[in-house]
Amino acid sequence: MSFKKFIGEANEVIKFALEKLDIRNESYSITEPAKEDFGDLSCNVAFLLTKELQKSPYEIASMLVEQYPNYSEGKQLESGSYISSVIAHESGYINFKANFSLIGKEIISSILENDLSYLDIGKQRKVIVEHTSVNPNKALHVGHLRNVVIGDTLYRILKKTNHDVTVLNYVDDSGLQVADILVGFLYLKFPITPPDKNIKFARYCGNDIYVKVNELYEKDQSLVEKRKSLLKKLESGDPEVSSFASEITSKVLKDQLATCWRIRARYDLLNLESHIINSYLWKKTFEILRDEKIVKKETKGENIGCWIFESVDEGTKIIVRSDNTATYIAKDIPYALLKVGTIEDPFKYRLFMKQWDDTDLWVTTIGDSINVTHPIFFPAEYSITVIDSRQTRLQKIIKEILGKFTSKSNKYLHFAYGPVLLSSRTSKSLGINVENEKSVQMSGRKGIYVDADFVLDTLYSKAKEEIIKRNPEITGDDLEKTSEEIAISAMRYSLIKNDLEKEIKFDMIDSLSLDGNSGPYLQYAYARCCRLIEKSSAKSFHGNVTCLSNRIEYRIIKHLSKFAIILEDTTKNMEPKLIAQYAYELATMFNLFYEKLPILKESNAEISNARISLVEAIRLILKMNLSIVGITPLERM
RNA sequence: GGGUCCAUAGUUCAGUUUGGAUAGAAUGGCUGCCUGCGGAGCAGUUGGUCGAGGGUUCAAAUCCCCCUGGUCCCA
Repeated sequence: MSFKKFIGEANEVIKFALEKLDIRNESYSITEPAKEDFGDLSCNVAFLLTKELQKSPYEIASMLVEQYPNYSEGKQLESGSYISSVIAHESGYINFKANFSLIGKEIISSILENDLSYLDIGKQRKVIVEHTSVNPNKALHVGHLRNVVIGDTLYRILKKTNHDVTVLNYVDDSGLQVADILVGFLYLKFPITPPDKNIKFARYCGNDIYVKVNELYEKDQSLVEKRKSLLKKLESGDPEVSSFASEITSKVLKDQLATCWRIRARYDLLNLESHIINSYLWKKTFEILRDEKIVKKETKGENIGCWIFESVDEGTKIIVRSDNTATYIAKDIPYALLKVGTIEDPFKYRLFMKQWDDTDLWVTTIGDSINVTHPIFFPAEYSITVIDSRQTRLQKIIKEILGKFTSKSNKYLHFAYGPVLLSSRTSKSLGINVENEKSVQMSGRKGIYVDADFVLDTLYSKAKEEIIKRNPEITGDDLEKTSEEIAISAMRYSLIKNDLEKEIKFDMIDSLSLDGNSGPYLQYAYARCCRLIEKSSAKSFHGNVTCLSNRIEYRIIKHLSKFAIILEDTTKNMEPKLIAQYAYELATMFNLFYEKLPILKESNAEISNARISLVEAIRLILKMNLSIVGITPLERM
């Protein structure tokens, strides 16, 4: 959109001046200045030439700026220039001011006419995003929620920018953690229905059984043996154990999905790990690994009898244990091969469920199922796996092994994000001993975590209270839905607004804030826009904002004109925080505008109409931003 | 012991990739602004030797070296 053209023109001016003075330099940069007093764009080229020209930055900047009148005369731009002035600043910077009446006219009408051509970044490239992938033996905690929200936000960004996205959720239904739950049901005789009917099955498994079983392992070695034998049966597909396990894991999975759907995540396909084993995908992969000597059998030392992989950088990694069970990483290898298309898709598929957004969720199936038409899931041009940074080493190894099969291993990307820790305050409130105000790692095994639904429920109640306080006419279904949307927005926004690589210290009390730089703040600005539009008599928006001259309005026009650039940065760098920050700034600017300048009450009809057009443009861009980060815009709250 | 990432206001964080003008938000504390387009807002104020030291540079929170403290992964 327009701001890009403005930058382009500034660049031409610099190039023109350099050429005229016969100076060569291509390493300069044009950026936005630190303060708006300096202008709208700044160029540092003068600093870079001080040595060569033996002059001060200011002298050089002045020389270059003197060429500007020649440039603009020679040009005689038909549509006018995006630049209104160029000044050599005493600091040495060359500062450009924008021609807001031209930029404003272009950007506002393009937004109001719903020109979305800037969205086509992906050109329908196929991308796989795998996220969530929580072991089906527990309910989601806030750490898992970060994974879900990051994954779903990446999906939304890619989808919106015209990528062909497939979302996968990997279900490890045959690993150790499932065996743990089976031990609880089969040997410790936990009842199959939770004693407390208000407790979700997933929470019952994770909170009561999983924790208890792990406690008992330390006291009772025979239980450990029982787990081992259950794991073998799970992997070899023992009918009785497998079908019981599948009954348990699918119940847990449905509870987990309910939480994911609650925060508006959605998936295309569930990949069951047991199917990777039973479809012989793993067996085939292993044979290649063995025959190509990518893995070798250890004949001595502590890993005797194990099949191991020697990584160049990461040392030795066991792939198959001496008792022939595959490690967690082993099953990721065929999965990775499948994603980038190095191995043929052996699966059949069946429809698992319709989702909240009315899309289909599929699940792999094997054996005698009938053929149904289903979407093509594999392979993709790029495969993104969302897993926290503690797994970086394992992901590196998988990528390294993948590199032995195909040159496409560079299309296999690990999206590493920082884990969620519990603040000392929150840890203490859970009855955990905390030393030195440190934050605490969550652990499902030890029962140290904050349940995702619990946080959402608490946010929901708080939001409801606030609505009742301010807007008593919202009642019934509306009240419930609105409260839920506010809860979701607070949660989602707080999980993506900062750098994703950094760990989050989750604090229950802080996280309940609905003020300041938060999701509800964005929703509030949106609701205000809606009310203005609703109350205005304007049926259509002429988009002619040339009569606006206030600094606040210029700032908004400038910000709107930058949206395409921000979206491109967000997409190419996969940094959702950029768009979150953009939306926050837009909302802030709008709130200031709303506070300082009359819109509906403006007596000059032309100005009033222009301001309403501006509000409508803000509303549309805010709505776009919100949908990208998974927040529902609310007309009232 | 090997590797990794991190350290900015009382607190939670932007800014570091690509060095640049007076280091920004939010929150907390204090103080103003609703018969007014919705106060989940706006404005003001308080609060920072950018972990320590050295180097490169006209210019360092940002790049390099070293130290301290911590995180995670591996052994």
